[in-house]
Amino acid sequence: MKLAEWPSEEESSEVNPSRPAHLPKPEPRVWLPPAFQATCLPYHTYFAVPAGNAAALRDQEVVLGGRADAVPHAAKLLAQTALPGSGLCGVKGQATPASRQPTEPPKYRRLAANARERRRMHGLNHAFDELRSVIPAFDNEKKLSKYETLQMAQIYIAELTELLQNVGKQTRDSVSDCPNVKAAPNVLSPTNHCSLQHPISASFNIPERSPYVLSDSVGDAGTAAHRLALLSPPKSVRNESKVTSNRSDGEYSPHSHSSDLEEGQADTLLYQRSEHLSDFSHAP
DNA sequence: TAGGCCATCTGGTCCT
DNA sequence: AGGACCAGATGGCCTA
Repeated sequence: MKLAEWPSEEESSEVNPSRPAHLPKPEPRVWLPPAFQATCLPYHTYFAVPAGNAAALRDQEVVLGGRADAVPHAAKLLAQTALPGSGLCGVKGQATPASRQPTEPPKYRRLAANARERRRMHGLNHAFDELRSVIPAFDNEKKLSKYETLQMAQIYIAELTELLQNVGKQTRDSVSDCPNVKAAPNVLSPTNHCSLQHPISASFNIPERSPYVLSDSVGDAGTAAHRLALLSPPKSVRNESKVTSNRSDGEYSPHSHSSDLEEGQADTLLYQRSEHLSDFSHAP
């Protein structure tokens, strides 16, 4: 998600905590961008496919981002009469396709549910991609896994939060240093000490994928890597209070494939990646 | 080759 | 009732 796409102050008034009490309870997700949606095709398009066109349609599935190779045998058989992955029109609030039959065979209902689930997961993956795009990372580095993406985002948010706090603090100090300068939000002038930066605007001005945003230019609280260590409880503590594992699928089982050593290696990997962020944070 | 990661299917549950 | 959400199962791809 691009920060620039966030709603303006006016647009986001629905989630303003100072809003009148008589208004409906704010929904924190109202400002979320529309979920990724695959192209919507008429219902019959998915279920009235001649068997001879199945191969071509599976090719289309690949083009559309699906993984026909990962479809189990049973699904492959069904795919000969249906088009999985292109996305059915079933988004909330969206009209049901006119061609839809009132009484659908259970098999079709299952296929439609599969398509919806697939589309939902595509939307989720799209969101992960957007999240990766705003997390500082090396271009030549291996793509962050979902688990790593979430962990890095957590670190990143913590960094930005602290940065905002420090900038706000500096702004207040600047006001006292420059009595003739009135606060001018949204005016960015990084070279002029007495020109105030709106904390929010200053942060939003950070270019995407900037490797420097973790730089704590106004503080000395330490590197991102150091803070990662602070964010992450000591391993001994994690082991003691472990309820969920570090596995990307969230699996926790006494019979888990991952040994303690392997989990430690995973921790090391994440730590090393965060150190990359720290290295960049000290770049000019 | 084992393990990690992922996409997909599937059935159950929750929600509107 | 139908769709969203969730978790388990399954199988493919990739890498050390």
